[in-house]
Amino acid sequence: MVFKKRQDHGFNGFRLPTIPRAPRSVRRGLRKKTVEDTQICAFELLASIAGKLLHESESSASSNASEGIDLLACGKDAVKQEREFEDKPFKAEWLYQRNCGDSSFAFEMASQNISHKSTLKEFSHSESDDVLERTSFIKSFDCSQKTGGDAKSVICKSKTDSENYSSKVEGGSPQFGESCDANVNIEAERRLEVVGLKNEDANKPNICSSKVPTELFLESSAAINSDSNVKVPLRQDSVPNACSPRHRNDIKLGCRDDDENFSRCFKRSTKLKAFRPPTHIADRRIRKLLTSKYWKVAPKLKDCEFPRSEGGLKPLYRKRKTCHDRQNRQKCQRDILFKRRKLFDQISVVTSDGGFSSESVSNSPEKGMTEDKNDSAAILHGANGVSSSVLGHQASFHSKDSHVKFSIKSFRVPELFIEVPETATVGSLKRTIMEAVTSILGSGLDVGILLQGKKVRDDNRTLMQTGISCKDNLDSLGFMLEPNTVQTPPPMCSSDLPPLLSCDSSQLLTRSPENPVLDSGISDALPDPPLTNSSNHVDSNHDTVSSPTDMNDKTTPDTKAIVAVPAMSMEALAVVPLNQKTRRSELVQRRTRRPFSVSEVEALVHAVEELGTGRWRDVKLRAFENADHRTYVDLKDKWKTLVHTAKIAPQQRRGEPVPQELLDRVLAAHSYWSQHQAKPQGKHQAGTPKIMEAPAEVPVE
DNA sequence: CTTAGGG
DNA sequence: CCCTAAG
Repeated sequence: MVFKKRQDHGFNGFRLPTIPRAPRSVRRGLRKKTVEDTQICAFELLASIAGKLLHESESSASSNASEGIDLLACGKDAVKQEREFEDKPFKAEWLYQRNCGDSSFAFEMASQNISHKSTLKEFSHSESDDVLERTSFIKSFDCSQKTGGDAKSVICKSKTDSENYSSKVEGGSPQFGESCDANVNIEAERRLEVVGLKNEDANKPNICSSKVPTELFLESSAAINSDSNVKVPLRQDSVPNACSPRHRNDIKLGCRDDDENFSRCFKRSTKLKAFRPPTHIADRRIRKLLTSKYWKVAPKLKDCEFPRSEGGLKPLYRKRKTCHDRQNRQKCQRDILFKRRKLFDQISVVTSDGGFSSESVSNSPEKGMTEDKNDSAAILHGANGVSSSVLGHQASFHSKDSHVKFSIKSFRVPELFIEVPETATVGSLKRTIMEAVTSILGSGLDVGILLQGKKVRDDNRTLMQTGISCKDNLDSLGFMLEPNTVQTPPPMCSSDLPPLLSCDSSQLLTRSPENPVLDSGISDALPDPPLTNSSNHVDSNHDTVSSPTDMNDKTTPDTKAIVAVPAMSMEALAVVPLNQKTRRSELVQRRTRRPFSVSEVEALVHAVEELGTGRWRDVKLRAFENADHRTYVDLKDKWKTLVHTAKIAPQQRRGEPVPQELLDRVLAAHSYWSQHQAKPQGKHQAGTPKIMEAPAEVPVE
């Protein structure tokens, strides 16, 4: 072997490096800080300016309904809020979010017994934007059969109402785990007509306290249901004098003005970044919360911004358009689905994909166990055709020796987060839920098995080996439905797939995803004209994704005010977890761990030796082309750990030991490439030897 | 989509 | 492994 020494590089065997460049981290780090500071300053500046303007026009603000003034008023509250909570970063976070226009609620505040009455009030004020929105949290869609086939959707809570919400949740956090069966809170369906708001002057006394009696809500719903005029104004309480219905509208309009930077800050669709809280820490927290792995449901703000018509959403579908080959197709599909899920989140219906609460799988000894295929799918088409499906079935597992009998009474469909405008109809709510459910099922489900709380991952072990046997207490056994990552090829049934819920797990596993049914996260924001299809889930796919924007064009100012409130308030959802304690299971199934085998490491090392550490994609293509589950990020990560592993003492290493030889190569390559941050160069120099320290090294091109 | 890094 | 900011 030719051993050509390259003094200039200090490392032998690698191609000539070139164009070194500063580590990205460096490049990145340099400006990060400044940007942040700048933003914060900007915000503070805005705040102070706003404050001043405010004072100047304060007096007239309450009486003058001109847009300008109102606009100020609008901003004022926000500013004030910020100040009031300046010393309470944490709470401020929520305020910020609130200001962002989401429908997050102030339960944080409420739950903490905040004395700032006035603040709360103001808070509510700004909240007017959300008046028309309701967020419902469907803890579980209990499809249990024991309900007699009458599927029950459970809406545990309407979250928009701060106090209401907080109080209930607070007291009953545990109830989240329970099937909130009869607890159907239709608040989500409250139909708050603009008209109702407008009439508020008439019937509305001074209910300007910051508290919203529950009764009021109920009453409202009743009124609505009766289809009579909605006289009782909801939320008026939260509207200070200066905010008569009319004013409110004005305010909204004003705030919606895109040209007005100031108001812009308080627009719902504004990026969170625009609301950098006073402290970095706070900011950090927000992001943390929003991106908490436990709350995947929280949308990536980045993606949320301006959910303009379909446009804004499309990109997600476009993802992975360039799938390399067949092998990647699967992945593509998977990714798309994943994205869809995210999209879903952003739209309004969210499925907490993670571990679906396992269902009370009781192994009933008494229940006869029919031999396998007995699984019968009980498909329930509510009288109206939708609702939900019951998925009940019995399955029997066989072990060599004896049989273990299972009787799965029901599976529980994953948690759902549903958010619909208050103007949505019951029918649309149904559809929305239906879509959520079908999409979950459609995107593939897998069955998970839990034994004593732990997930049984090894599919190859026998029940006995796993510890599932007749004699054992099967109570500790649980089943759950979880997202199936292994997607089947392309979606085809572009038609709509019936809300079919097959119980046959095998079907669930292979069922191909349906079409972009997820498109319709937000059902009609406007009272759907043709209430006809309200119970027909089939056309749900065509429901308009009423984008806030296109609504503006064709609706009256009033409606506008309502519609303008984008249903994008997932941040609110991010809040829920706080109450739910450490809700263990991540909502999004983490990829199963796949330790790299020695051979994989070898391949990786080899590839890196040749390509360097900055071309993970190439590495992937070259060495892991066929390894669907290894993404370039994985490879990069692996390399990272390899380098680390190589540096630490052998005793500290864990997992499958990697041959020292490989580790040596890792270090060698690492040091080499770190010195020559270079990108590869086209043709290698003729005689460039390839390697040396390592004994055998057969370039496998 | 890729990279580079932090978590 | 995940998540993201950057590019």
